[in-house]
Formats: sequence, structure tokens, C-alpha cells
Amino acid sequence: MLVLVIEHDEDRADAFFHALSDRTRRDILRRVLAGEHSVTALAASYDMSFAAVQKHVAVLERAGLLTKRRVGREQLASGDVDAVRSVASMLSELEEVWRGRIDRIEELIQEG
Amino acid sequence: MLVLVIEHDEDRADAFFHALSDRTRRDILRRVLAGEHSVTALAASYDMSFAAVQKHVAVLERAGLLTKRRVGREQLASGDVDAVRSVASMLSELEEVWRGRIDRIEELIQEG
DNA sequence: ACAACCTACAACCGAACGGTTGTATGTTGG
DNA sequence: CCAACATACAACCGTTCGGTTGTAGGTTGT
Repeated sequence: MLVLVIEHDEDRADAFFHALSDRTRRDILRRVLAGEHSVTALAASYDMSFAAVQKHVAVLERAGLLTKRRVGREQLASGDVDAVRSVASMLSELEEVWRGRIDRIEELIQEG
Repeated sequence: MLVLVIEHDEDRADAFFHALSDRTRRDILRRVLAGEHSVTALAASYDMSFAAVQKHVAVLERAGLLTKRRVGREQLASGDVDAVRSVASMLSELEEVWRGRIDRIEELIQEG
């Protein structure tokens, strides 16, 4: 059971980091964290097709970094700061693993 | 000039997030943050060829998340916690962008 | 009603990715 | 010296990625 939960977390981490690995997507995320934007408004900012930008938005949405809400014929995208924080917490866990090594070294120095 | 610096940062972010987007690489990073490991020792932990693991280590190294030091015929890999922290700081910048939105909203409420 | 608009998605393409096997190079211990 | 070991890297292969164009459906304003 625990393994399944861990698997799920790894899937989430895969989606998070993959979504963040493209600079256009990071830029879109910055914009939608700053405020709501329609997909068309976002697309206007980049030198690529509307479809390409729409796909980037979909990747961010699937990763949970962004949510959309329908307003009339527009789809307003908004960044999810909690998702950003949970990515940050994954990195703190990595840092704690490192701190474990330091603690162990200091332990050895104490014993030595 | 500033543009070039920003470009460089984006390249670094691309490398960071891409390196972290694979679960095997995240696992390797955990191990080398906890302590030094030779490439062969790392490879023994995974159900894939030595060459595949060696490539993963190379990706982490190119991203700057890990460094190697030669000891005899072994190459000992060690995680770079400063690199992990600089990824975390990229995420805090995103969070600050979001905070900007909140500040702006509260500003509007003040004015309203 | 209907033309303009906003969005979603399928099909396709070249490049990059994650894996494999095989080969080459350097290092060590007996 | 040389066999075993540790590493690096090239070549290849199927899949995924980031982009394109084209098509189709829902919404709006006149």
C-alpha cells in the first residue's frame, strides 16, 4: 500500500518537473500566477501557434500547476501556488537527505 | 547584456528541471546527497544497464546537481546541495510573483 | 440567424529522450 | 605483465516531445 502512495508521488513529481522543464511553460506559469489570463491572451505573447500554447497550458493543467475556469467563451487560467509550494517541499526533502549525511559525518567526528 | 544573463538562467533552469523530471535520476540524486557513491555502486541499485545509469549520472552532472571526484579507478559522485537550493529559490521567485498578484488585489480592495 | 471568436483536439513531422549493446581506455592487484 | 575491474562513449531503436496545420464545437454580439 505504501508503495502505491510512493508511486503516485513519483508520478506527480514526474509531471511537475516535466512541466517546469520547458521555458515557455515556466513563463506561462509566471503570468498565470500573477493573474488570470485567457488561453488566447497567453498565446498572443509567444511567437508560436495558438495550438502550441494551448498544449503547453494543458501540460501545466495536467500537472496541477494551473487551473482553468470558464467565463463565457473564454477559459481563464490561474496558477496554483500550492502546487508550486509542494514542488518546493520535494526539494526540501532532498535537502534533508543531504543534512542526514552531514549529521552522520558529525556523529563520526564525535565518535572519532 | 541583461538579456544574455536571463537566457543563461533559463538554460540552467531547463537543465535543472529536465534532470529532475526522471524518477531514476531523482533517486540517484537522493543517494549521492546522502553520501558519495561510485557509478558502479549506483548502477547496482537499478534494473537497467550500467550504461543507462552512467548516462543518468552524466545528465545530473551536466545540470550541476552532482559532482564527481576520481579516486583510483572509481569515480565518486556527490550531490550538490547548493544546486538543489538554487532550484528551490527559482520556485520561491514564482511564489513571489503570485504574492504580487495578492498584493495588487489587496491594493485594489484598499482603493475600493 | 449567423459571422466572428475562443477553444480543443487529431494527424503529422523532425528532434530529443531513455534505453540497449558493443567497444575503447585507463587502473588496479596478484 | 596481464586479467579483472570501472568508466566513458558511440551507434542504434522505439517512444515522447514540441511544434505545425487543419478541423470541429461551443459562445457571443449584432
